[in-house]
Amino acid sequence: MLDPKLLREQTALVRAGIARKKFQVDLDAVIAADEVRRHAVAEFEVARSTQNAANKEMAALPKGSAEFQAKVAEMKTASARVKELEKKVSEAEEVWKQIVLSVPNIPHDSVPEGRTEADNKVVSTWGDQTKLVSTVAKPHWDISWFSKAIDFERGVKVTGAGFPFYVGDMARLVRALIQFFLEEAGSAGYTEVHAPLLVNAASATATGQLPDKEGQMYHAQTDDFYLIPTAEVPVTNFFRDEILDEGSLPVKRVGYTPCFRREAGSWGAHVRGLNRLHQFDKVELVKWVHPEKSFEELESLRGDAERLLQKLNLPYRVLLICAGDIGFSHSKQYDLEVWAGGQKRWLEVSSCSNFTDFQARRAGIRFRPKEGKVEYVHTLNGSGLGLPRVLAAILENNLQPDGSVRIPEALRRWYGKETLQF
RNA sequence: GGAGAGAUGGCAGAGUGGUCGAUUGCACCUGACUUGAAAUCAGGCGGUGCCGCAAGGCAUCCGGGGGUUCGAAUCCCUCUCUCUCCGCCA
Repeated sequence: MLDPKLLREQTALVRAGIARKKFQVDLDAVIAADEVRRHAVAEFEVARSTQNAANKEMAALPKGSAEFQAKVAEMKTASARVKELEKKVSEAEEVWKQIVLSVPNIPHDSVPEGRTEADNKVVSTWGDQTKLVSTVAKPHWDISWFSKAIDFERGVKVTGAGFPFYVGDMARLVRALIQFFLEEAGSAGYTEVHAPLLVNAASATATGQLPDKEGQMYHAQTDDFYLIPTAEVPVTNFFRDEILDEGSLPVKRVGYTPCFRREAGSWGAHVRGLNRLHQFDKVELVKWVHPEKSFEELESLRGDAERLLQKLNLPYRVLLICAGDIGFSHSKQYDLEVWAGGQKRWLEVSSCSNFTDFQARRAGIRFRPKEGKVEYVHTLNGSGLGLPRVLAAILENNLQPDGSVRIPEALRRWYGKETLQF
């Protein structure tokens, strides 16, 4: 949610930002609803104030007196009017709330113009593909033993499409990746949290999954819980409706969770193998920071994610997402894409974003400065990293002529061997 | 799942229809005393919204929602959560 003051006092700026994002929002309707709301509030408060004063007088009168009885009769009409005005206020606030939630966050000045993903800017590329990618590279699903290591068919039997089993050393490799990501984040100052995998509607609303992206989440209807599409949801909600100490900022947390996404309608080309799943593992980095620091914190967050790919020796590039392709709640966003040498495609493995105060406002996460009023924190998050596509890149890029896969040095401590083969 | 108790400010804990945003204690901040500190004393100390350049004023908030009443922290209904006991269980 945008700051209502910004909305009404710097309307032109907001309008320009929304235009850059290519969103269609009737800002005039938002402003009008705000005005109706404020007018209703003012009217109600005057009536209420009068009623309060009269009630104070009545308290001083003897209960049974004729004077008292007369006042009661008189106040009945005033009371009815207060109730009526109060109803008007809550209606006006409801209308305004609904409409203001449709206004997206505005993009930061450093975000490039653009309409689609084709307009995203490549800001850097790491790793020499000719050196780091195997000469016998092939798509991971074409590796001879692939279906033994990652069993999609039995996953279909047990659950449905997109819920594979990882078997034997492949399961071990998954666990090694999780360990590696968590340990690296720990060294970078993130406190590990092990979070709930189901959340209530209030949490899903605070981080922005509800009401718009409802169809993307699995819903446990008996208890009205949602399966998390990312650890961002429970981890960010940890501090929902709380006021943090300024001295504790920045707060940095890391969480590993499975993620569940219905991915309704997005199946089609390029989603074979590990490229898109209904259940996948991800390690997520979340930061709550001082508003003045959030854009530098975004750079360091991106650095924390990049370092993982470097240590795994996987070529990647960094995209600065253009205004038209950036998310609804985001102010600025970088994507990290790993090079999958077999598919010869870039695969997104991380998205690092600054939400500024947009998400904090929705979630009610604030801090108390040493002086002055309570303020909203800025929230950021980034994957560090999503597992399946990293796994795909490792399998494809490190495939050996003998059909085995060399495991990156950084993972051997937890994987325990040098190669993977079935 | 069954029975009972409860939810009040950062924490503890009063308050059962009017002068209660709420006694008090702790914590915290400021000042006095002190070489400094402790102790003591005095004062201050919540969020949100609206109006205002500001000082400030008004409104609102006692778990959430609804109701009764001229008036609700206080009475009624409902939901959620917590605790205790019993049952079941990884």
